[in-house]
Amino acid sequence: VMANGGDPFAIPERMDTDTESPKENKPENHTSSSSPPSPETSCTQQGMEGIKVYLHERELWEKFHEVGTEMIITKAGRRMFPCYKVKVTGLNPKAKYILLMDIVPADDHRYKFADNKWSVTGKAEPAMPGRLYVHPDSPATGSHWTRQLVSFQKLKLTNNHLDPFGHIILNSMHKYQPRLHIVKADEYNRFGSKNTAFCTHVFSETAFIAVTSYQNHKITQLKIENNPFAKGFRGSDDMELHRMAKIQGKEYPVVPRSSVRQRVCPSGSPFGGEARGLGLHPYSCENGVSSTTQDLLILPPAPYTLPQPDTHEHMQVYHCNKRKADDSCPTAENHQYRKPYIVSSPSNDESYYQPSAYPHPPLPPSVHPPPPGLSDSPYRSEAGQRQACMFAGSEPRLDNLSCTSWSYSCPLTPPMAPMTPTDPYTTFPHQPYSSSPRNTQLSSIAHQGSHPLGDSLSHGQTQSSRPHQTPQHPSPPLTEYHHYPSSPSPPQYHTLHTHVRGGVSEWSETT
DNA sequence: TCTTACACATA
DNA sequence: ATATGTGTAAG
Repeated sequence: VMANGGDPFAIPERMDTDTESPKENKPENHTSSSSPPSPETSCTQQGMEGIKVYLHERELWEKFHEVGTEMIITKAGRRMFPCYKVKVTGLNPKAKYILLMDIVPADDHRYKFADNKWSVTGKAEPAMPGRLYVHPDSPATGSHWTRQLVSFQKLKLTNNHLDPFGHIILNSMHKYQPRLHIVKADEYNRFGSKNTAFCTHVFSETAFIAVTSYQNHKITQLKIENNPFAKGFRGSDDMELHRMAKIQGKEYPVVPRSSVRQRVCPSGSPFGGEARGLGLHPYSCENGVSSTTQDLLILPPAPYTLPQPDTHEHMQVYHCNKRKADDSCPTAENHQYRKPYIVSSPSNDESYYQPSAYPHPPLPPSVHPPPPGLSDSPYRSEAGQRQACMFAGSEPRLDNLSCTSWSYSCPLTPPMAPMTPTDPYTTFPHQPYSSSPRNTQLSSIAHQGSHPLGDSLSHGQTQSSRPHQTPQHPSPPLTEYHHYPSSPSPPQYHTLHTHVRGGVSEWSETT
């Protein structure tokens, strides 16, 4: 079965497309604009409407997408390549925003790579609470974000469900869809309150299958040819010979690595459109306004389609401390060639690994009132290296919990649960860095997001602007999510409702 | 499948 | 120079 149509990768249709119409010009540099990309979007409410987001190096992403993008996940955390970078326009120069990403399941299948192609092999593992990666510059003014490319190069992916670093946790052989959320910060530089405005942008060409080691040699070659850090494996000529020489003992591949070995891939990109998830298409962006951030998050998180219940994932927020503006992702452009983290105890790392430590499920760490914070970020720099992170979460044991139970039971509850100051969840693990309040909140958001999906969805929806895509199913938006519409339309935006759901409000109130 | 040490690369 | 990101080969 190739994936085709249905699933996974199959995708023939390309959706990508979208059009966009940006009124403005796009910045081209960054993004390649050739296509239609952009999310145009519209976010309606609260000043989010004129926001546009362009995927940087979209052409490179498309090259990978055509073959079936794979991203390595390791215990220590691995960066994504291509690097996720965007050009943002339309923000209020003086307003503060928090930019963050999450990576949600694109569908609920498990894949295998055999016979030189990807195919569905079963049902996906229950989704874990998703973690959020808050851009290290957050919160920052619209002017800051629009001034230059916003790079998420430091974001790392891991397969360690007990990851203590705040990296985004994914399951191997599962397909995912990265999403960007632009959230308007409140006066305290936080978000999460009931009417926080935000918008979500999804570029379907950034969907990928998480792997522990590359499956498709074509992908390996693309990585080697385009990632500066893999330059050592580029084959051309000399290097190869030299290497060989050194190696001597072994014969190694006579064939230069560069030589292509693979054969194959059918023409279409493996990933198909369907995955596209939400209605958003490719670039779609959706925006919503949202109600609380929660909602936002929520939306996003929700992975697949599915039944909502599951969706419950919570999200955890990961905030990188460092702030620098670095952005450099190594993109190789041209080459062608070839706390909530909960950590319960911040102090010892080990604790991280023990979920047990965490009492309850995760919850709503954030919920609380957040401190102020983001803005201050003293810690940021320091923390430095580690990226600290947080998330909300319950992560720890989710696994154990059956999804079901968890989802149902938790859904709303968590958020609501009050946290004590000392509550582990609320606190950040490592202080130095993570501490910022915002994290907290975010996390909360995340949490909520997850479950609520259903609900929230229903209410709100985020979905794409394009009508047709909307999900039909009663199910919430999430659902949609994975069903990505294949239609090509451009971006979509959705608007969320702002509703504050009971739940939401509740948690928000915790404050 | 996943993990690890390693040579090579960037920054 | 140190620190860190890459895919490989071997476990």
